[in-house]
Amino acid sequence: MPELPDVETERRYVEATSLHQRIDDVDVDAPRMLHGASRSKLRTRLKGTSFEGTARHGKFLLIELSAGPWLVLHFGMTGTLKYFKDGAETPKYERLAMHFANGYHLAGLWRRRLGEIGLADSPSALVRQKGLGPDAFDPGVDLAAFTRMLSARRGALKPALMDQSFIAGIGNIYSDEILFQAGIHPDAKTKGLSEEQVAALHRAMRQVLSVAIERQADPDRLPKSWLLPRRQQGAQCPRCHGPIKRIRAAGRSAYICPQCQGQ
DNA sequence: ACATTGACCTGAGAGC
DNA sequence: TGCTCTCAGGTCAATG
Repeated sequence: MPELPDVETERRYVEATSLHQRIDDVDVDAPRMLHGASRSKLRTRLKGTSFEGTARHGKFLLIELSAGPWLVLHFGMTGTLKYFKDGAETPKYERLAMHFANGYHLAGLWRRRLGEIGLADSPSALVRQKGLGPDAFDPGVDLAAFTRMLSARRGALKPALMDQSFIAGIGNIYSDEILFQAGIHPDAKTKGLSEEQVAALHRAMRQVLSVAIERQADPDRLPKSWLLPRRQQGAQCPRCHGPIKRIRAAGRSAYICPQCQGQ
C-alpha cells in the first residue's frame, strides 16, 4: 500500500497518534532495511527525543525529531504503520517498534522486507540524496511546469510517471489510474502528446491523487468510476463496459481499457 | 537517454 | 492437504 496517497495517509496517521511523546526505546528487526544507519545509531538518535512533525516527498515519509536528524521511512511494496498499546498482541511482520513513554508504540510492519528505515538531515537533504523529482502532488507542479517537464523527456509515458527522479510519488497502480482517466495509452510517447492530452493528463493526476488522499487510499472507498477497483484481466471498464486488458509496460503489469485508451 | 531484466524479500492465490 | 508456479502497489544495478 505504498504510493503517494498511501504514504500521505501514513503521514497523517503519525500526526494523529504519535507526536510529542518521549521515545523510550526502539527495536529494529530488519538490519537490511537500515540505510546509512546502524541499529545502534538509530536507537541512540531516537531515544529520549520525540516526534515533532512530519513531511512527505513522493513515497518517502519523514518524521522530525525534537533533536537531531529526521527519521526516514520508505514502505516498499508492503509497508504500513500501526500505533499499538504495549503488551497487546504483537502483530505479524513487525520490523520496527518505537516505544513511547505512555505505554504505546508505533510499529512499522513490512510483510516483505523491501523498504527503508533511515535518517536524513532534512527533507530537502533526502530529496537531494535520493535524486527525487518534484512531488507529484506539489501545487508547484502546475500545468506549465508539467508541460515543461514532459517536453524534456523522451520515451513512453508510463515509465516516465513511475520514474521517481522525474516525478515522485506515482507507482504502478496510480499510473494506470491516471492514464485511464486521461484516456491515454501507457505506451504513448511523451513527445507525441497534444496540448489537450497533456492537460488531461495533468488534470487526471491532480484529481486522482487528491481523491485518493481524501479517501485515505482505501480501495473500498474509491469511486466506482475508477479503474483501480477493477484492475484485473477481463473486468468491465467502468466507462464503456468493454473488457479490461492486461499488458506489459515498464516491465510491470499494466491494466488498460483498449477502447478508452486507444490501441 | 531510456527500456528491460534480474535481484532483493516473503507471501498469497491458482492450478494440479 | 500439499506442492509448484506465478504474481505482487518498490528500487537498484547491470545490460542493451
